[in-house]
Amino acid sequence: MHNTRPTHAQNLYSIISKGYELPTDDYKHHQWLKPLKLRKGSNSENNFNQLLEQTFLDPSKGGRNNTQVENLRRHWRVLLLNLSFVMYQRHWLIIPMHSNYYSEHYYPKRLGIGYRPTKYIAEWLQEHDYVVLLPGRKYKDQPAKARVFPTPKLMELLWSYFLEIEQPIEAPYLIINEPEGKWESIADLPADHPEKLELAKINEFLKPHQWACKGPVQLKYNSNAFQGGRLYTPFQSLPDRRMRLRINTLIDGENICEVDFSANHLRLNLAFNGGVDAGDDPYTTVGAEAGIESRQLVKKFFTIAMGGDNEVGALHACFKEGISKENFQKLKDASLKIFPKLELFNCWGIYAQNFEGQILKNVMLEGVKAGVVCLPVHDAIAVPIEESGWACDEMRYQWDKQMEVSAFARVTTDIP
DNA sequence: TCTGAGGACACCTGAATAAA
DNA sequence: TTTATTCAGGTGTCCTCAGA
Repeated sequence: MHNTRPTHAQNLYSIISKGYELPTDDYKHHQWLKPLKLRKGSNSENNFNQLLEQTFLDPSKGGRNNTQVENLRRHWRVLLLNLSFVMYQRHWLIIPMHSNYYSEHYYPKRLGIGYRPTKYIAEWLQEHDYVVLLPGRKYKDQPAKARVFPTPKLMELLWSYFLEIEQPIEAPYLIINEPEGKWESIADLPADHPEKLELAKINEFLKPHQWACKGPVQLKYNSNAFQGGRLYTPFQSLPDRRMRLRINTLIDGENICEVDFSANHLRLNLAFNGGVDAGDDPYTTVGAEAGIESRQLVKKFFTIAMGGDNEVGALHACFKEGISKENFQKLKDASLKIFPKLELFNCWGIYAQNFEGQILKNVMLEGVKAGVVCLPVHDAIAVPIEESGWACDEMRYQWDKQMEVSAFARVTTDIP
């Protein structure tokens, strides 16, 4: 288990502990409690149990009897494992402070946690400066439950367990990203539904392998089971832009690389709408035509213009991102001059995500055949570094096959 | 039998928002 | 501007359970 090398764990901890700051407080950075476990046979199990007993359980158990202490111990375990997970993912951990949530929902029951002990622990941790606790509030259109994030004091105690923690790989692997009522349509899919079988195959293959933030790979549908969906796994939540954490993790003890589709949504849009190749670097080409040097700005324009469903909304969104009305017009004109068949302002983002999901799923299925561990990361695949050649070839092949074109796909490789 | 803890539930307050 | 609604957290009550 090279993943447990102290040097590797220390390396990851030093990345996240440098310049400690709280995560952004928005929905993208909120995470529900997960059914996490220390890996079977993990070396850290004893240390973790000792920490749990001495540092947290003993000082907090008060006058509880044996059964109640056991119950509190279970709560401590769930919360500490989840806090260790979110401190690397840089997500707030959601702790609903409402008794009805625990009596009415499936997930707290599955985790075996209740309102009073959970609330007690969250407040105890805050009182002892182990977490920052933000109270829940009903913000405009965006209610937020109470949430916590570890302080450096707690991170110092938990950092070494992160690589030993995993979410058991268990079904359901197909999830619908909509209100709870629609769950049934997925739960009722026949056992031989092709995507159910494919995801089961991928997850079965991944079970014996090791990687950071190990958990199931799920296909999340946007609205229904006939529209396709996106692949999700906890690994992809590891930060990699502001701090280069994800790329410095290992798969089965080996360094990894991430193979990305370049300018993917734009490329998919052109392939789908006109069978047109976007060229090697469409952002730079459009930027040059529009007289705008910043490739980043051009990329932002395309993200917004292909994501929204109307031009006025896109104009406002662009303005917020620092793209003036004048530059918006220039970029729009340049884009349509170079790519007359490009379709903007038509919610392409959702379709693109569905194509991406299908392509990455097919790459993963080929990975199963070839014995290569592939982890989906948005529009990229992470593989052990010695498989980068295989991954580049397979990703290009599956992209072209899905879009029914030849040699349109471009990939780039990111290494530690 | 008493006590502490906690599950379930009802009802409260408070803030934000929508409707009148 | 007022009132109603929604959705957070908070509190009190009733009940059960385990241990002293």
